[in-house]
Amino acid sequence: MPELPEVEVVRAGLDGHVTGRTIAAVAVLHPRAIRRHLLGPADFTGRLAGRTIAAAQRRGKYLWLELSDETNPDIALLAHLGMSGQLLVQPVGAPDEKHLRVRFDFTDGGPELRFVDQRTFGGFLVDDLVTVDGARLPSAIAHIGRDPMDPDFSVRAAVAALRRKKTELKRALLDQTLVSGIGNIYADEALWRSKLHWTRPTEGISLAKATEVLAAATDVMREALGQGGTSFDALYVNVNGQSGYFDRSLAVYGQEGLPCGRCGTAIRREPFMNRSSYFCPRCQRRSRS
DNA sequence: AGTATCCCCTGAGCGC
DNA sequence: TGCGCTCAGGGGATAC
Repeated sequence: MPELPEVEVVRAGLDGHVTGRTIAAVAVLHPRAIRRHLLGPADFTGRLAGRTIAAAQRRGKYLWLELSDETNPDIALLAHLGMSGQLLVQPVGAPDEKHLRVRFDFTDGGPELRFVDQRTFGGFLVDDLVTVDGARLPSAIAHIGRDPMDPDFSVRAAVAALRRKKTELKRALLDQTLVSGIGNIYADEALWRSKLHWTRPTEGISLAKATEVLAAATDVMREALGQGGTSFDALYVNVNGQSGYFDRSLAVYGQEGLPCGRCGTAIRREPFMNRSSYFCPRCQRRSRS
């Protein structure tokens, strides 16, 4: 489940269900799920067995479990859900899901953690923790910018970085090095709220407008989190397999042909990077160039 | 160096 | 029924 609110729902679920527990064994059922762990499956499982989960953390759409050990330095099990990844807490012995990729068993014999991923874009790696700009995070995501839910997120810095870009506004919003956590849904929602067209050049955008669109992204993601995230189908669920409800509150995403909630004009869809951009053609005028 | 395109996958839904 | 096409909450690797 892709964007920040959905990943945060999963992180919170993991914190409640696996923090404090010790990993007994890990079974990698599909090698693609750990393709980013370059030392391979034996190293992956070997480094996890016997480790205790100290905390569940998140930055943007990445989440990780901090793993403590009496003798070794702390490491992290870094995860990305890709387009279709789920982390599920399941009773031992529950039937395997069709797309079960990795299983984590615990020494307490309690519910196991399962990674289920239809499209296999998601996956794990075991990584060292490093300090970047005062934050402790896995080295593989040192390039990922702070997200708007981070207490140390700087609106000023994010606005400045956005205005330095020479690209379309939506591309900048999706750039995870700039501000992390925003994906296709919340980018479109933020653009609608701030009445900006997705192709608007970042070059020349005013300080006020840049600030407004980032504030809108923050607001919409916070609201979505309050509803348990956005789910159109069973692919996007929390660790207990339950869906969020924010899809009912979407203003433009997936709303092609339906009336804009502000002006009544039919919402339009345009191709964008092998997917889509949804917007109101009246509220969000294309800037002339 | 910064930006843009191409892929990695599986499955659902649609028109023919 | 089945085929072929489009589409899907992402991002790394490569090409410009």
